[in-house]
Amino acid sequence: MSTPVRVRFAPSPTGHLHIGGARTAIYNWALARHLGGTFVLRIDDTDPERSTDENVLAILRGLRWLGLDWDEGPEADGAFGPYFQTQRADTYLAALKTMKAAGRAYPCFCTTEQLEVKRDAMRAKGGYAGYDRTCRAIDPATAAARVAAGEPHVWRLSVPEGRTEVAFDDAIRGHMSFPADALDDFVLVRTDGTPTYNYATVVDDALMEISHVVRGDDHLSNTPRQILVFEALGHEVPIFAHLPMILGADGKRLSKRHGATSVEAYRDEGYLPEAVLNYLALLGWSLDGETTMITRDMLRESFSLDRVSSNPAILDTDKLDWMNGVYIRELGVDGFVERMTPLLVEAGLTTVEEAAAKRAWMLKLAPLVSERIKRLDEIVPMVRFLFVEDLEIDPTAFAKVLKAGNAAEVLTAARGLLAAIPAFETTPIEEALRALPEQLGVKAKVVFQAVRVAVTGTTVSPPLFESLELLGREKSLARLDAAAAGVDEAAPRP
RNA sequence: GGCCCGUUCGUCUAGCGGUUAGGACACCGCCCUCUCAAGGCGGAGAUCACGGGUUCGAAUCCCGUACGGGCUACCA
Repeated sequence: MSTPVRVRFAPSPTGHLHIGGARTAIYNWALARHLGGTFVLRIDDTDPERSTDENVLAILRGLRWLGLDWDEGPEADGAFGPYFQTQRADTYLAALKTMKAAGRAYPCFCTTEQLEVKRDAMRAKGGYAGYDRTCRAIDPATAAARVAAGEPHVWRLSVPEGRTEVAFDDAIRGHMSFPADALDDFVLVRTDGTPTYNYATVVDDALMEISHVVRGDDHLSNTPRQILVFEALGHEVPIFAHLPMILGADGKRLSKRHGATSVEAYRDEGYLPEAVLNYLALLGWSLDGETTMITRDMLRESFSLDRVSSNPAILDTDKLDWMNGVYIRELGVDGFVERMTPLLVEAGLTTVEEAAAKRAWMLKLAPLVSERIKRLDEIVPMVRFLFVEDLEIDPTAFAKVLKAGNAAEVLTAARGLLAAIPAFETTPIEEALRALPEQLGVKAKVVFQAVRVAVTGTTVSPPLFESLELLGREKSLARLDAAAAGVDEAAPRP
């Protein structure tokens, strides 16, 4: 194949970059990079009602967050621009001239109401096979005169007479064939002169010399229509590849009901871009059926359309969570501190300056946390006890651990030992507390859980001895005192 | 209604005529262990949607049926 590889991702800015779109973008990007081609980003904003500039920006942000770079498009230039469909009105008009000259477009004067009546009638009778082509029968000279006179009209594609089928080979699903009589003389240009999606997208794909059209399954049925336009334009038909849909946990089309659907929502919930990219890449594509961890570079090296699955996939957040945890652990202490700091600042637990000053301390904290979370938004609740002045003890934990047995005695004894050790560090702390159970004749667990609740406020926390060191002697002792006192108050012993 | 697509453990998938149907997540058990995780080891889980063919042999090829989905707009 000698034609250069050019692929495009063409989102409609009617919303943010959602999961399905992101995967389409990833596959397009990966294909372009793998084949040494060009990745074009085009904004299909032909729907002025729902398209917004903010959405365009959000889409660009989302793509960049995933680490996908485009060679042509908004904020990237390119020789085939502009890359916003709303800026290409003259292009579509010019292409319409080509269509007319080829005898493949004609004006239609039917009103929306008339069309509805026809449709209803045909459906009632049985099969509906598209527009009945009334206006196609109008003598061209007459039609031209009516157009010149300013009569409202749309321009329709003229499906070639005698054509029996439109066929193509989909790179994912194989040979596709559609009977031509099921194809409509669909609208190319609306009454107001704006192009429809199926028309604009073909004009652009043709003019931008797109070699591979990789897009969602929902466009599969539109493809034969679009091929007819490519032909009418006298342009070579690109290779098509239709991706299966991504569904929600209930097997239904992904929507807001299924929780986060925009890529940026995942970012805000504490997912790492590497994890989202990895997960999405493998949702519908596989390297070998064994590999579960895959990087952007690996994708670039090995992506191919023939290993894209053809059946729809359900988004499984459990697996995404697991994968995110793996990437969090791969961050390393420095990387994790970098991720953690802004979240702590945002939560008001510290300041940028303070965090920088306590860098050694932060580096000690990092592995204790990174090992036990799946999402970054779990950090703040887990480490809050280290930052606050007044600790609130979880009532359930209090009732279960501190109210039971001789907690006050345990806490007081622990306090005494911890006050006496020379250096308030993990190892001596552990040595001191490990001696306690035997001294008091209780199980180790009783001691550790009592101290844990007193110091962290909950029964579940990062490792105890490390936590004590990080908290510091002063605060630790104060909390043990406070808890011991609280126990006496709440549960006076006979 | 018409046209088109899809159907392998709960989920994502491997498989492309001969396999004990493999892997991952989730689940269960054991080990490790100060809680929770992480990690290690092991287990359970798929009559390959169903029914017919073709073949010595079918998850793999063909045809039907069912179920799910898409398109059928002057939405994209």
